[in-house]
Amino acid sequence: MVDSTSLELTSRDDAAPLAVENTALLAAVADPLRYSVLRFLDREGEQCVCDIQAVLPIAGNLLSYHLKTLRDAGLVTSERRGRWVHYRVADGAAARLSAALPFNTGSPS
Amino acid sequence: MVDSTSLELTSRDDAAPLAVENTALLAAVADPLRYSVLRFLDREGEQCVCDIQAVLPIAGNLLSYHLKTLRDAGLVTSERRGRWVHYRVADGAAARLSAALPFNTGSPS
DNA sequence: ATGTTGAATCAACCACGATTGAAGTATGCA
DNA sequence: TGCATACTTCAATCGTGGTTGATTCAACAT
Repeated sequence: MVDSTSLELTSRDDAAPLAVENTALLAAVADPLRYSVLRFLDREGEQCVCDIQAVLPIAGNLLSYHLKTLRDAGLVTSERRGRWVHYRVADGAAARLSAALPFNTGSPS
Repeated sequence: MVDSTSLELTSRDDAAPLAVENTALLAAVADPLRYSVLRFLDREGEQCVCDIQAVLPIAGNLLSYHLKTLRDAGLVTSERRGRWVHYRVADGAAARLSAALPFNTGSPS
């Protein structure tokens, strides 16, 4: 891997967050499993792990691993409620994601 | 890797392209090097490989490799002009990218 | 206490992508 | 023709992320 700190081509893009930060966020989404989980949570709203697991045919530990990845990326939040842990899409996740794209598709709204 | 074809959780999202296709596109961008190249091409317009290389401190063959993955993803196009090969952001790349996100940040425009 | 279920963690394994060095192609110039 | 530049491709290495199986933890029930 190339030295990540030297990847900001020119210095002119002041406000733009570092490429590494944006790519880290994008990498969290660039996995079919995590992508499906995000879409599921976005569509159905808050869900416990067991509900996700019921619809996603993978081992529990694997799902837990990917949920942690999404948590670490700040794309989902979790909350324990009794025996179950509920996950939901984090506030502003959509905005953060589209802001992380290398270029924007015209102004939103 | 889990069977990719079975990852479309429910059947209800008819129009939505497969998760694997979207994640493949996102994965092409989720690399600091390719991300920087895309931003550079977007900012400066069409550039030959040597110009990119002048600003990105990596080996030529490595840059060529990453440019190929961007080409394969359809995010850039290349054209040989004399001794030089020029790259530019492909038409509709921004739209395709933002459409590949797991959810949208409100309606664009 | 013991057991059971829901979920996270740990220690491996392995495949794939990023990186490297060398060779190969194409264009232009002497 | 021969050499140099611009770029690509090939083969091989290396590191990392995804996967797996087993263990651990937390909440509840009996």
